[in-house]
Amino acid sequence: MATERYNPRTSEPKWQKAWAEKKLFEARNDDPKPKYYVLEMFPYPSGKIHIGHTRNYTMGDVVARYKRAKGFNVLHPMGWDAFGMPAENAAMQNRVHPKDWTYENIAVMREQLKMMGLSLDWAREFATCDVDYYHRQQMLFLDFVEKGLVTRKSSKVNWDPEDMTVLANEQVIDGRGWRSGALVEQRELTQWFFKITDFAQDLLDSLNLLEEWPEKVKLMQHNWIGRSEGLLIRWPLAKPVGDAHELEVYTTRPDTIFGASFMAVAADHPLARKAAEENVELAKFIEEVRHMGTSVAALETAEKKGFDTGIRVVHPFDETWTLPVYVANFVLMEYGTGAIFGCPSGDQRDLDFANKYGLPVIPVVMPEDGDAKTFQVIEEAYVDDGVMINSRFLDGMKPEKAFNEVAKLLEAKTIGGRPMAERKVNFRLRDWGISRQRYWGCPIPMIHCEACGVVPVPKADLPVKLPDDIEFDRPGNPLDRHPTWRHVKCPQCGRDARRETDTMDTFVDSSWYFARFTAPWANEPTEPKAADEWLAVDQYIGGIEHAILHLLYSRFFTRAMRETGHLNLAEPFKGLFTQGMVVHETYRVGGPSNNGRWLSPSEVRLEDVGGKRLAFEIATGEEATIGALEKMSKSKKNTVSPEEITDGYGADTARWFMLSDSPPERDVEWTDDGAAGAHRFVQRIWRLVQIAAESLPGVKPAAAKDGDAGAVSKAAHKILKAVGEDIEKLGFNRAIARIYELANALASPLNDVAEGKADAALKGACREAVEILVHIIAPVMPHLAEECWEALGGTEMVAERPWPVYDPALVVDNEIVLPVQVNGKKRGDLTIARDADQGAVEKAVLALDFVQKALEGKAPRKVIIVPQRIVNVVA
RNA sequence: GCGGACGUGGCGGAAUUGGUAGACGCAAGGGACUUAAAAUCCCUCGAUCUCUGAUCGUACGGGUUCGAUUCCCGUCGUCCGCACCA
Repeated sequence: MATERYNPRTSEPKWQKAWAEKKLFEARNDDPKPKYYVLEMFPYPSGKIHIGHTRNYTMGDVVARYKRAKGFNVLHPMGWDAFGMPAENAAMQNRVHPKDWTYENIAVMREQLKMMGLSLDWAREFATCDVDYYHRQQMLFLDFVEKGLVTRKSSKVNWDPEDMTVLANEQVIDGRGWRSGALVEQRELTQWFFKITDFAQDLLDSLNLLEEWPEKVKLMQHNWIGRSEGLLIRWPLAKPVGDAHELEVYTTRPDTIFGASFMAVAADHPLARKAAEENVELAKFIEEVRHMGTSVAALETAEKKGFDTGIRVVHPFDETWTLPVYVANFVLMEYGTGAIFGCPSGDQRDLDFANKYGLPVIPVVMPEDGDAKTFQVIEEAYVDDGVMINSRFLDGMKPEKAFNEVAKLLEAKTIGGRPMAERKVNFRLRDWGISRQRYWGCPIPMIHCEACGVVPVPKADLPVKLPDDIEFDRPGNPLDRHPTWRHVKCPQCGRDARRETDTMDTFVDSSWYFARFTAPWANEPTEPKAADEWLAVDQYIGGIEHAILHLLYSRFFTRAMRETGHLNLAEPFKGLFTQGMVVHETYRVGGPSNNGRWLSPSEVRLEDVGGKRLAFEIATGEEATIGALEKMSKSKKNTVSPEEITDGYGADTARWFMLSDSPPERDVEWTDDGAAGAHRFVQRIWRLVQIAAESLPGVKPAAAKDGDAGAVSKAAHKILKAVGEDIEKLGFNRAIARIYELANALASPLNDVAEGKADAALKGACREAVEILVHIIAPVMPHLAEECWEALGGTEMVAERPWPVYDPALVVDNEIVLPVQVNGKKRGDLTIARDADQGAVEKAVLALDFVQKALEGKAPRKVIIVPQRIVNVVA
């Protein structure tokens, strides 16, 4: 018998070519079948495909192939998130143009993806740096401007004085720029913003509608939007400061108003600035606060500091009670009104501040069983629920009632013609600043004219193209220094004017690409009909690191595109799945300390010495320390490239291994043993199919009901059902376990067939089971499935065949094995007809030897029968 | 600090609504085939014991239940997100 090994190196390219020639994966917008849109987060073309990408795309591909076989019109596109800093860094370091660098990377990575055998619709491919794409993005921008969804305002940003660019908060490490190492300054810059806060409430409320999103992601977005209900209180100033007569404060705890002992304002608060004009020491303090880093580390270590401005406010409920106003370094101008009232007894930070500056501490809430006369707050603030004390007319109320009482009374009072308090909902969410002082991004299509102000580029003049002749010899934005590009005539008055040289944040590019895929050829940003038909994305798959930014921005963009008529829905992603990473052990010689040298897996030999796994450097023989499982990274050299695997075992093995064992939402450890095991299974399937092909030629597949043949058919149909259900739930590891079971179940019957010991029924059942096996491995191992199907004499390709249908009669057994417990412990089994009624089951159970023995002749106290599940006899 | 998730063999992990704990894979050990190796096939594989059987066992301690990996309370541990948010 020929037992030729399956050779992925020749088979895989052959089938990839065959699929492409038949255009099997190109979705048509006019296909009448029900639609299914599956999408994986598109990659940044950094140079090479990472193994983590391939796990992500394989998951999407399994879903795409399965849904296609189930009769859906599947859209499964791919593109490139191609603008961004790394291209400019490469340009500065290697004197290569960002455009060339990016498109070369795309070419390499496209080939890598094709080698994975992904069923992608390459006809719809685009890169966000294609002029075609960013042209439409500029159209969207102008539409957003027209609808009032864009604003230009001044805000505080992290400014790197060496690279001369704005940095995101994440790019500021210990107060220094992550690239330059220069001390980051806080600068006030005028920037373009998308008004995402206009949608804050809707973005929050709609989270509840996203039933197929992980709770974790919804919770993260919920916290990020950060809604709070409070009261805006206007405190009268004891004496006017300039033309200011009041201090506006936002609080969520107006109930504690009688515990107030000071006011604190941000360093940038107008009142602080005003007071600093006549106070040199205060001005110095404000300057110091401004230069304080905004990084997490800086904030954690920063001491709570304040400076008394000398200004005093009057308590809203007591004209004789005045409170000092401090400038404090922990009050943020960006949140609320940039001013707070401090209630030391109810807030730990306020208490620390009060203790430091000798301010009064008045407890206003105590536990319900406390004693108002003796209850004190000294070192620890009381933040729990309870009952009001020392609060005059609020005493005895619950804080919630006191809140409403204070609100009611202050709403009725007036100050400067306005109510003294207003109920206000506040959000933590900030508007989205999209200006970047970069070259490699989408130009913002606006023009600055001295006479007309800021003027949009007329749509007819779009696209505003990036100039190709550009110098990267200096840091900063090269567009700003370009000799001609920025000079333009004002579209309104025709005089000399200046282009906006900032480009858009690259998160803008990825906020609508999923909509563009529905009609990437359209002249408008979308074809609304196509967008509405394809969207929402039925299954979106990507990393958890995008839980907030990308996913929130996309939700905003979809709403903004609805307002501007480009599509008609609010939520872009119906189902969201966040997959885990691919991790690998690390190896290091020279000790685990920082001066050790990292080794890549290919430089290491692993040995089992006395039951202990040890690693040795191949070149030197030196023992290496085996380190923790970590995300694959270049710095730790624990990477495995997709080529290493496809060159050796082939794409199917890599796909199979990455989805087996670990649940998809969890990290998977890449091990050589695991990959070898997956490849063994590839060969095992191939052997099974070869046996079937040789010994069952022309045999008609037929399910059997009884005997050995029936057992084969039942196993095949049960597993067929289970695999389909598992894929629907993205339980790839469970689906794979079921497929192993089917292969195990087929081994012995197929041997009987090969040895000529099988009757017609068993032959038919085996033939059918093998055909089912080939179809259910196809989503994960598509090339192997095609090769197997061809060997079995199939004429069309598996990729164009429907998913097999299981026979419901075969997935239930006529006889079932019921576990029998005595007093909750399993003592044996009862085999009985599936449809036996409760009386018959009870009778049969009580007749069992071990039950009789346990009962010792007495009647059972109770017999619990859970139909089709279990029997428990209580003695 | 606030919020959330999780904790099952040597390892990755299974286990409908509370109903046989450990499916499936990896590793390990033993055997068959072979001159030998690879490949393949078969067997064992949670712990303990008085071993054809029994007891214990899903981080730990309690509770609810005929029955708990699953539900409740507490403790410990790990991971993640947010964080001067007023």
